[in-house]
Amino acid sequence: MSKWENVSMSVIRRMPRYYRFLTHLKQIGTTRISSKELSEIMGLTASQIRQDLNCFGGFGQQGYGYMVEQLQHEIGNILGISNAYKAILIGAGNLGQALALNMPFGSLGFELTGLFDNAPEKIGTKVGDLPVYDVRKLEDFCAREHPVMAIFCVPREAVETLSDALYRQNVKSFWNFSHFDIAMKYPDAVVENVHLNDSLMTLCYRISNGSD
Amino acid sequence: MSKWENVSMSVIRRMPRYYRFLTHLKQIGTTRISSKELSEIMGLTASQIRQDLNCFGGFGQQGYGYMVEQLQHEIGNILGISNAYKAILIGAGNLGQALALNMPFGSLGFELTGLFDNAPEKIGTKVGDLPVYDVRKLEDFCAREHPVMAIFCVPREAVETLSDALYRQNVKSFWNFSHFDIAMKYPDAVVENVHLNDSLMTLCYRISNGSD
DNA sequence: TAGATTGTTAATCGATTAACAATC
DNA sequence: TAGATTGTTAATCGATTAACAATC
Repeated sequence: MSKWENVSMSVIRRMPRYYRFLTHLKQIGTTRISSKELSEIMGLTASQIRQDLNCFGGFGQQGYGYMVEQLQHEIGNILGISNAYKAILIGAGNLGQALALNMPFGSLGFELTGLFDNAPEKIGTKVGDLPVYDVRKLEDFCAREHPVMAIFCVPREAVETLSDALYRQNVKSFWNFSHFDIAMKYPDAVVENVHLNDSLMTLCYRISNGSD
Repeated sequence: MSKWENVSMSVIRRMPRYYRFLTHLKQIGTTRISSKELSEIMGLTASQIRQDLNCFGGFGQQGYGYMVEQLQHEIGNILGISNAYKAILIGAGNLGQALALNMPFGSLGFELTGLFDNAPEKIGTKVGDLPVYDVRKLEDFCAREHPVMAIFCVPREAVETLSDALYRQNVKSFWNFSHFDIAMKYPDAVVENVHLNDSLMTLCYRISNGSD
């Protein structure tokens, strides 16, 4: 299934940033760019940019550089953003609603197909055009709709039971905003953690101790 | 000002995770733990844990291990969570409100002291107990209250002007949820980016190409 | 052709892991 | 004292940077 093997996480995590900068360059009308120029804009070395891109193929032209639009397109393909992986979101609180309403899932390779919560006053309401379902109907929904990815915006205590149920239903990718470390439980799951508390603590450390 | 020099970013970013696991261990009543045991719970090597901790001091006891509560406390100190750095949040949309209402700023080294927005219908309303101020009063507020950190929950286009103004007012730490790369503009600023789109794209890549 | 810039190999640097002496 | 586990030095591994031949 894997088109590219042995690409390190460090490289993968830089790809969306390339995509972002190239999208912006395209918007402001830049058509061509060298690794040197891009490196100055992004704060990387030209060498690293060429190494990163050549993990996936040769997208440039010697003596000339890279075509912005083409490269942006290629990186979009690499990331797989034209997929529409069915995703569900669990926990329609403030954060869950913010994500459901603001994330451009369609441009990021996903399609949000269901919201779930356990609070009676939320069940049946709508967030954008998606209804909030009773979390007790989660397994039924999965059996019927076969989502691929689940977003966790629930308290730590709720995650273990929920992720067990989802894993049984073959949902093995998680975008995890909770404090529970899902990855430790399911070795074959794909887990992307967004630990906002950790991020803020890191910032606190850096303020306290100077940036460098 | 810096208590510890030459601690690498890789180590710093692991500290909040140690803090999180130790807090949980404490809650479930574990009083003592060896680097070996902790490594199994966290999915690291015992060696790495000992190396990481010894960047900041010797918190263990040979032949015995680490006292959970004491170590948790020490890491809290290292991270500086007993500070109350004044923070402001700009952009009181869904995401901004979610952060203002849900983040336990007080336990993470910060105190949220002001919210700002440019939408007339939001100005004057309250989010939790904090009023939303007119973003045009941002500089006045900074001159008076001297916040240290700013949280950006606004569109890319708005960030550059705002961060310039804040930088002039000596706000040089940013928790950045926007797509604008603040760090490139102010070399001496402390910037912690939370690029949710990038995170989701990375997840998409990993689903498309297998986790490993 | 000459100049520029890629793709790729080789060198360096930093981070992780292993090993072990110190010591509780 | 014997056993266990740390703190720390040394070895390994991987990621970044530098160099340069290929080539547009």
